[in-house]
Amino acid sequence: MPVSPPRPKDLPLTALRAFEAAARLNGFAAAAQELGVTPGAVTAHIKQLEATLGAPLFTRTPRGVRLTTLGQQALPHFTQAFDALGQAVNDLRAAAAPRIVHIATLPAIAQLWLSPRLPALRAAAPDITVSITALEIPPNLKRSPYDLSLFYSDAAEGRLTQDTLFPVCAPSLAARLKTPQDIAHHPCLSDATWSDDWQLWAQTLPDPPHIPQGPTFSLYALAVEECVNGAGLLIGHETLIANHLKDGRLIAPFPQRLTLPTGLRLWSDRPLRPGTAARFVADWLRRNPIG
Amino acid sequence: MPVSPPRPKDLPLTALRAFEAAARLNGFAAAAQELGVTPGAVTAHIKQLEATLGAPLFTRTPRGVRLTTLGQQALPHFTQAFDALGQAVNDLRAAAAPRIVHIATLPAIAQLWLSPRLPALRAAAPDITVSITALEIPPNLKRSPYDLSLFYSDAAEGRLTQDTLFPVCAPSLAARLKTPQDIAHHPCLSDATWSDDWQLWAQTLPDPPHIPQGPTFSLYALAVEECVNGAGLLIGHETLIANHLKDGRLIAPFPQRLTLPTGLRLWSDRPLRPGTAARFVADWLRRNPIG
DNA sequence: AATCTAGGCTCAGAAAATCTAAGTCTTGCG
DNA sequence: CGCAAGACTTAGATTTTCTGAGCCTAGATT
Repeated sequence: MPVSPPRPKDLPLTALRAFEAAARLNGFAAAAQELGVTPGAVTAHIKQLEATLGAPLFTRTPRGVRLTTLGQQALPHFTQAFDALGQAVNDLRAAAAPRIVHIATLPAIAQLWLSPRLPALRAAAPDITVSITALEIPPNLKRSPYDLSLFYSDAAEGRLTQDTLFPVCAPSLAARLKTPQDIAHHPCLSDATWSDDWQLWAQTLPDPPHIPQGPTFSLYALAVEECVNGAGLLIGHETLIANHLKDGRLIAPFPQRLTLPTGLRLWSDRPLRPGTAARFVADWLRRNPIG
Repeated sequence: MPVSPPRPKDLPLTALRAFEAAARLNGFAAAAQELGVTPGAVTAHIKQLEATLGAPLFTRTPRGVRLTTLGQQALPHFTQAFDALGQAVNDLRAAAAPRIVHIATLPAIAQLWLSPRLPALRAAAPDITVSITALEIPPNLKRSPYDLSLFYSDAAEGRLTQDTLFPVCAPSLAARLKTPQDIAHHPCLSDATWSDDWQLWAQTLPDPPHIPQGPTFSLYALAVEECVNGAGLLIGHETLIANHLKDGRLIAPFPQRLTLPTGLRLWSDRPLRPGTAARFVADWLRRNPIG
C-alpha cells in the first residue's frame, strides 16, 4: 500500500486564465476570441472551475453572463497575477532575444504599410530582426508576446498618421471617370472587414452616387492588387495605398476625401527603454510615417 | 483563403510553472516533487521553453542544473507572479467555501493526532467542515489549496508541542522487559520515513543495546496497530501515541526519553483573519495540543 | 580503480486535458 | 414573428502532458 497521496491537483491554470479573460471582458465569447479558442472551450473551463469551487462565478442570462459577487472579488487578483506573468514572459523573451522585435499588426498594414519600409529599416539597423505577426484584432499587449502593436485606432497616444478615404483605380480606368456619378458603372471592390467604407465616403458627397457592389476581399492587399489590374474602383485608405499612388499604379480620380477619426497607431504597453531594439524600431517608424 | 492567423500560442503556462519551480528549488527532481510529476516531465517542459526562447535557462551538470544569467533574471518575476496567482486561488477558494478548512498534514499525524480531536472540534464548531489531506511532504502553502499545514518542524513559529522519542509496546510484552538490554530479544518495529529513530534513541543510553531489525511500515499508524497487537517494540513519537499511552493500549517500559529538536507545528501562510473558519480551527487546535 | 548514486535525458506509448463542430436553447430586438 | 446574440451540450478529434524504463555522466564511496 504505497501511500503516494493522489495529490488534489491544483486548479488548472488554463481554466483560471479563461475565467480571468471572461470576467474581464464580460463574456465568454469575447474571452474565447482573446484566447484564440471557441466559446465552447471557455464554457467548459468556467464550468470546471465552478464545479471544483462549488460556487458559481457567473450568473447566466440569455444575453450573456454577469459576474457573481464571488467572481467580482476574485477578478482583480487574477488580472494582476496574469498581468505579472505576462510581463515576466515578455521580459524573459526580450532578454533571451534582445535584437528581435515582435510587431503585431493588421494583415493589410503588414503588407501595404510595414513591408515596404522594412528594407530601409533593415539598412538602418542591420542587427535588428523584425518579426511581424498579422492579427485581425489588436492583442492584449500585457499578455501576448509582442513588443509593438500597430493598428488603426482613434486614440491619440502613439498616433502615427491620420487616415483618409477616397476612391482609387488603375490609370486606364481613371480615364473614363469624370464625376463621382460615373462610379455607378463600375464594380466597386471592398474589404470584408471595412464594408462601410464606400458608404461613408459617398455620404460626404452632395449627391451620393450609387455604389455597385463589387467583389469583396478578406485581404485588403488582394483588393488593391485587383484594383491595380483594372478590376474596378477601390475605396482607398490613404495610409495603405500611398505607395501605389506615388508610383502611379493607382490614381485617385476624384478630389473628394473623407478624413477618418482613426489613424495608424503604434503602441507599446511597457516603457521602451532607450537602447533596446524595440525602442529603436518604434522611433524609426515614427520618423518615417509616410512611405 | 480565410486569414485566420494561426496565432503564435503563448508560452504554455504549465511549462512556465515548471521553470519557476525548477529554478526556485534548484533542480528538476525537486521541482518534479513539488509539482507532483516525474522528473522527465519537468525536463520536457524546460526543454520546450528553452526551444521557443532560443536560449538556455539552465546549464546542465551531471550533478544537477544551475540557472543561467537569463534564468536568474527571470526567476523572481515568475515567482512573484505565481505566488500572486496562488494567493488569488486561495482567496477565491476561501470565499467560495468559507466554512471549509483544508489542512495538509502527514498521514501519521492525520490518523494519530488530528483524527482523535475531530469529534471535539466538530462539537465546538458544528458548522465548520474540516478537510484533511495527507501528504508526505509539507506543501508550498503559497501555491497549494490548504489553509493550514501541520507537520514536524524545528521552526519555532507556530509550534504546538515538542516531540520526544521512547520505546513503547503492548502491556503483555512490557511485563517481560526489565532493562533496555532486553530489547535485543524482540522485534523492533519502525516507520520507513523515520528509520533512524531507534538509533537516535539508543545512542542516548550509556550502553546502547542491539536493536533487532523488525518489520518496517510505510504508515506509522500501521506500526502502532501492530505494536498494540503485541508484534514487538515500537519507537514511539510522544505526540502520536499519547492517546494510546493514556488509555493503556501501549506502555513505555523504560524511563529514558529523547527530546527531539522538532515538534508539531501548525502553520499558515497568510494571515488568518479573526472570524474565519481557518482561524477558529487553528486557535482551537492550539488550545488543545494534548489529546 | 571499481562501484554506487544522484540527477538529468530520451523515447515510445498512455492518459488526460483541451479544443472543435454542429446543433440547441433562450430572449431581447426590429 | 422571425432574427441575432450568446451560452450550453455532446461526441469526437487533437494536443498537451505524463509516465516508465532504461541510459548517461561525474562525484562519492569503498
